[in-house]
Amino acid sequence: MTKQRKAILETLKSTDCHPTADWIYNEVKDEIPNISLGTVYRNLNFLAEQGEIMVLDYGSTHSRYDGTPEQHYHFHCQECDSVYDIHINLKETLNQQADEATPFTINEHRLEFYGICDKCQNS
Amino acid sequence: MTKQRKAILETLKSTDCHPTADWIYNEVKDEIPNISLGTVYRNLNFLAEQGEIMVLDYGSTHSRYDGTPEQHYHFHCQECDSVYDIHINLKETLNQQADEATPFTINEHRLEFYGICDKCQNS
DNA sequence: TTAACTGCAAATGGTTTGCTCTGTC
DNA sequence: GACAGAGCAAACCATTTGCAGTTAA
Repeated sequence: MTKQRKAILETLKSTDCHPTADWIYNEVKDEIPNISLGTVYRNLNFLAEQGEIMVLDYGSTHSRYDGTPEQHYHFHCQECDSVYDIHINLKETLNQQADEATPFTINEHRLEFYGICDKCQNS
Repeated sequence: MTKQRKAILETLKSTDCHPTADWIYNEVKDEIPNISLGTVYRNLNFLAEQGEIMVLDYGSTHSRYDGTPEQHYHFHCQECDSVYDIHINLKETLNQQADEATPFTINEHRLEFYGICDKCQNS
């Protein structure tokens, strides 16, 4: 656990804005000015493999990262591009329904919601 | 509707393998040898905007395309990388649950399942 | 010590785009 | 004749990678 990896993880854990690698890079640069973007990517990938963070790479050119590895879903505002957490428990239900409808063994699923957030609706 | 666009759409509609742009390009090249990859991409994007096809760009470097625009989900085999359709109707249920759990207006969602397909289990 | 990791910069590669040419109405 | 669309090749750009130097254990 180098200071770079630690700073990246802490930066990600201390925000709820589901940032891109570039955003994290700029944040961490305040603390470690000569850190490189390659290091940020390498560590994000490492941490994701370890299950400490989540990668949100659904249908966009930029991946976003989430420091909360526990099961939850995401909502993307189609107006302001913000990403919010959604805590509803569907894991078993969904996997079971897919299991029953197919001859496959379902291990997991990925689910994202899209719409307009409350802030954008009121403006 | 040029012959290129027609060939691309027909190629996509006549397969259930959820191909990549490159696969479609190679298929269509049999019929129109000097078609370019740029044309394939331009037409796939156009057709997706028109709602005639679906783009599957979930967490992978390659996008895949689906010629069936009707609502359905997908299963990705983690072993052989195949993609299969899953027909279960969850649309209203899921959107409603997310609606109730948040202050947001839910318009749509994207859901993908992962696991091992029947062929890979038996080999 | 040494295996893992960093910084830097160049490479990667799927996708997009600019430009010119062509086919269609 | 105008205009949407094609072909070609170059550009894009987020991400990855090779390498030489550095650091944590």
